[in-house]
Amino acid sequence: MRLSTKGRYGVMAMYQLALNYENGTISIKDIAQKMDYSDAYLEQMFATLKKERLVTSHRGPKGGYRLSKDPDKITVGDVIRALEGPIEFSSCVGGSENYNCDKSGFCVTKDIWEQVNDSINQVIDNITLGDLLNKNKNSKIGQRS
Amino acid sequence: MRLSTKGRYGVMAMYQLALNYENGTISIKDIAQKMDYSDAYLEQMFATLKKERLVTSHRGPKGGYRLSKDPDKITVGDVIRALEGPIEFSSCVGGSENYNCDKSGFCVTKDIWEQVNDSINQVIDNITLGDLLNKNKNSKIGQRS
DNA sequence: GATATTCCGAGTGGAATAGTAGGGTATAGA
DNA sequence: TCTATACCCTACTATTCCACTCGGAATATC
Repeated sequence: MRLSTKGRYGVMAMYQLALNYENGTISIKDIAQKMDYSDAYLEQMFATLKKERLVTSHRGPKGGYRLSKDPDKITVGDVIRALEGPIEFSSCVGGSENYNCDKSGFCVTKDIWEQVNDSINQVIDNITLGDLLNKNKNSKIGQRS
Repeated sequence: MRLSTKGRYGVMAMYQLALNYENGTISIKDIAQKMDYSDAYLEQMFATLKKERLVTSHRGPKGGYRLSKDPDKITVGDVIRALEGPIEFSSCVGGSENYNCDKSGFCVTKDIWEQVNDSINQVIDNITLGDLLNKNKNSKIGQRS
């Protein structure tokens, strides 16, 4: 019961884009370098992020990616769900395919999974990339380098 | 990012034990029958549940399992963590092994994962097996069969 | 001592994860 | 127009994890 690397690195990568939001595009190679991570794999993730319209791209030299909208308008939840699909703590509740258990009508546990889903979504939908930027700014006060 | 079958079926199985709490032990075969599930696999789970002292066992004919304490004293969180390990939405935060990312000191996302962990735990730690019993009782009012 | 049950460890097929690899396409700048 | 730089796309692969299954030993009841 865990986020895969996609969600984890996806949020980090989107944060890099947020840092660069005012400056225009940034290339995958640069992001990969900053994150110290495989650019080929990041590339795949960005294909998805683009499909979900969270980023825009520009080809050729000086090309790269950019957030499609203001960092304050993109939540961590948007990023995670784009890369990992809808949150479903238990496979029987919450998702897209939502396989239908024949006992769901009177299942005593169904409610629990729904509550967990809601609580996860509530957390990740209330943190924007802009929030992360602010946090970073604040935490730098009184810090070296 | 999902509970495995262990957590899902574990809670259901423990609920069966809760239903039977006043009557003494119940065998894995019976539980498997009621849940319409593989008894060999349930067996494995019960080994873990016993190791974590959530159930007690008795061998031989008329043997079986029983909750180690009152249904009100066992939370869904106890069961899930026993079977799946500690809740860690992201692998870098919250767990036992807790692999140490070299950037964790100033990682902007670490906080998010901690918040998610907390919110999940809060939900599952506030629902006891006793609660599930009560819910079932109430939902039976006005219901056929 | 026959039978029902828990206990224990090993094995296995399939799916998902976490990538690699390699070629194609657009475009900025010389 | 050429070339280097970037995105774009599809396929492949090694490893790990999941969801079991199986066989047999230990133990308790009648």
